[in-house]
Amino acid sequence: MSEQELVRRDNLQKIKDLGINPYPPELFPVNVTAAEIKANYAEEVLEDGTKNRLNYQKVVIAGRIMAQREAGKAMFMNIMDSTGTIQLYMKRDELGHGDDFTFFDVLVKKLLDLGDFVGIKGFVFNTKTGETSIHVQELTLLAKALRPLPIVKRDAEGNVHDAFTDPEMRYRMRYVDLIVNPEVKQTFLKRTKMVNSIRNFLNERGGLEVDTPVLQPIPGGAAARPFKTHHNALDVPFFMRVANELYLKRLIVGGFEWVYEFSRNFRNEGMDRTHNPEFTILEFYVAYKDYFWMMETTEQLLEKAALDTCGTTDVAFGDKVLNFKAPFHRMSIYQAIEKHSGIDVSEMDEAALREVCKKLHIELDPSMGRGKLIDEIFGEVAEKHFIQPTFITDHPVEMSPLTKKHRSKPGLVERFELYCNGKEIANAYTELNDPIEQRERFEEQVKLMERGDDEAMYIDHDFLRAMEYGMPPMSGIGFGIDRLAMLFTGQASIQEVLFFPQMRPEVF
RNA sequence: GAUUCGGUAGCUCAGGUGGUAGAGCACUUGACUUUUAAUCAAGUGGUCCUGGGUUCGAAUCCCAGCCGAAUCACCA
Repeated sequence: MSEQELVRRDNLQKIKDLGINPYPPELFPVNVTAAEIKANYAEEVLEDGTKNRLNYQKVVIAGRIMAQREAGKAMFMNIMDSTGTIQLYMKRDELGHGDDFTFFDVLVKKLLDLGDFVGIKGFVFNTKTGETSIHVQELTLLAKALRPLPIVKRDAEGNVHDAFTDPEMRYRMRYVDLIVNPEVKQTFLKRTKMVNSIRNFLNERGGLEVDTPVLQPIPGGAAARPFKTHHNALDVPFFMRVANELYLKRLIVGGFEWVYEFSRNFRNEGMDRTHNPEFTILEFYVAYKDYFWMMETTEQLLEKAALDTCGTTDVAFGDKVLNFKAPFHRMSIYQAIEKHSGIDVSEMDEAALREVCKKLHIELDPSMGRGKLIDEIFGEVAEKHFIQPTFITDHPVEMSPLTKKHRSKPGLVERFELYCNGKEIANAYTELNDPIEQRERFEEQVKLMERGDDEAMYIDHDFLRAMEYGMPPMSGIGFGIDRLAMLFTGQASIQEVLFFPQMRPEVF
């Protein structure tokens, strides 16, 4: 244990020896927050010129001690509650009992440490230097801290000194990160604002929020490697879901016309600054709609989310400005490839596509079919160029086994992906609802699997049965919520928008 | 998974061509009854990530490992 931890444990014992409970059970009747005081406090000046502090004569507030400044028989502290920090001012005479100054001299000055929680009763005033502060009349220790916090200081110019910046420590000890780095808290508040905005949008338009299984016997709905687990009582394997698509569609079969779910998905793949093993996709499915309708709805949803979250449709990201004002650009995947490479792949067969890939130095493996090859070419030459929100539409049928064939363009499906800042943030279809064709598409996936594609989809027989009972036409979409949160909060790393990003377990 | 960079006090970091471990803040003791990166004075605090090797001697050089970050690959 470090010297500072030993000191704190010693202080804890001394507090107990004074007959003070360092972890009292009673509720503390807080009646105001730091932000409210700062926003609303004013010293009222009467007509005769004297000051009369009417506001905040009896404040009760609680928070964590973030700074202490002793000044002889007086003392200043900064405490922080969920809304921010506020300064405390206390005098020895006023916290003592007659001539016994033990409380101030021993408890307040010696035994309280940075990080302790205290409850305060007092009145608000402005110091000589103009800082709105609380003149403390009563102080209650609410919880003792036994570890020293990292000390982050900000000077008058707003420069940060000794910031707590080590990403490993920040992610492993997010609680400390949130305490000492206020901007981190803002990022997460913004994320929740965004999610609330989207949820409100969907609810207002008749969407029904539902929950579907995370543990699935067949991991369907996306091309991805699943986590595998085991149920003891049933003695069967289960997979953590990679997507919830097939379950939401079952609910549309069941008669709901608009269902949505913020789905925590799990994919057993690489991790980097845009991938976490568990992440959130919002999926929703709407009966009787097609992907054109879905494009318009997506534009409206994102425009509102940007306004609610950032206060503007021009969202700053690094040195770029992303414009979420509807409508967004639209371009087919073939046009996108041709625009950025000059190559027209629309009529090419698999062999010709392989030649193109070779020229572009794209790694190939034998399991790749025509659709996958086009996807690779798009990823190589075009994807990174779509900074402003852009719908990329009409993908080849081979890479979209759950999507309806295009109404007029042979070999293509009615699908779009939304790209923004060079990254995919949404993926939507006019959904396939022909059970016979769906069975054939699944069988093509099985062939891909036999060819070595370990991400190809399994046949979900119950899903096919559901479709055979009659599935209305519909359109569906999935939004990468973490990536959207990154865009709206200006973060380049997914770890900055997840409270607890996955890391190798710490060894104690 | 590959490559590169990093790991030194509670925090942020310096140092290092092999020879007693450094700073600021924090912490301890003292002064100061409106301070605010408070100030002033004096102190405490280290498995220099771990394990091997080379050497009279390793925090420093070499090898292996652990953990993280960045880039790349796969993926959303």
